[in-house]
Amino acid sequence: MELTPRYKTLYNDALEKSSLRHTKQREHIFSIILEKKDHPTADEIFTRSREKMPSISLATVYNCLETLVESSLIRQVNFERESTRYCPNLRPHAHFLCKRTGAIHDVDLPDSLIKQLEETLPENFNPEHIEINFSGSNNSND
Amino acid sequence: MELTPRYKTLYNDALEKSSLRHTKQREHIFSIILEKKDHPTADEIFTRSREKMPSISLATVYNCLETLVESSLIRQVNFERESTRYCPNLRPHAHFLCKRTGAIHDVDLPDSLIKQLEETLPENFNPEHIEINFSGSNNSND
DNA sequence: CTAGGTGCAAAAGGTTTGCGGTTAA
DNA sequence: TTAACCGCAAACCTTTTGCACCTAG
Repeated sequence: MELTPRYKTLYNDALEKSSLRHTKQREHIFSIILEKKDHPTADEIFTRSREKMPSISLATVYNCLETLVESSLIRQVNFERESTRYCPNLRPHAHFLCKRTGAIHDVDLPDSLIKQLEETLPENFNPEHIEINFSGSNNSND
Repeated sequence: MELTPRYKTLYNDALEKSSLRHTKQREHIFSIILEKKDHPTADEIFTRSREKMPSISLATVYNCLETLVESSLIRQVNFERESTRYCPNLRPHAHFLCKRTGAIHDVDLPDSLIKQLEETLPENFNPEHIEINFSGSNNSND
């Protein structure tokens, strides 16, 4: 429930860089996303956060998530029109949604492949962001 | 506003394959999506469809779009939590959202690249669908 | 004839906003 | 001290649903 020193530094630096305030709620929500990297929705984060902080509101959860995304501490993950999910993995990666279990898995992507994808674009297109989402099924037991 | 013979055949075959009824509304909505391949939202399609068919309802537009997607005549395109857009291009391709103009561009993808992406997945993952979305800006005049 | 489709209005589901009170810096 | 943030409730926007009527096959 406490941020490790490494993440505490990351968190402090990110907020200070954007001159945002350091609040209990923001830190708590960040710790919940780091605790179990299962790509929870805002509502799941709300439920988990109330265990240790019963007075937090859903609006605050949404506000904190927005702040954490803008500070680049976490990323949003969207599949179709399902609820937005949140991911603390900042490396370039794709997501795989298993339709059988509902679980979302991170899939690391080599830089070379991302470069190849960018090279498919016309010359005058400047990509700032890429999102790559697979869906299907997997046979493993998780 | 009329389907070309090629698309008429495509439309007829797709509906018959799923034993779905052939209705004025479905054909009209399909023709609107083919007419201007600018990835319109349901609401934009609703507005355009009322020009020639003033009595159509938004619920029917949503129902027809669902049918056309299930019949594989069109595809849905989702960027973040924006309204779903609809695309009649059935070849494997990615989308590029220009943040300056709001336009969405189709980007053809070589099969080899898609195969390489699938190869980044663990062995037991069976992808059924891939969505690749770029966002950024482009300097062209469209 | 009748299962499937349409049109309307109401509801649902996720997210955002306005506002009065609280708090970090 | 005070701008930023929180908590609450209401609003918002897109999409779905229930139901009575209609129509393709």
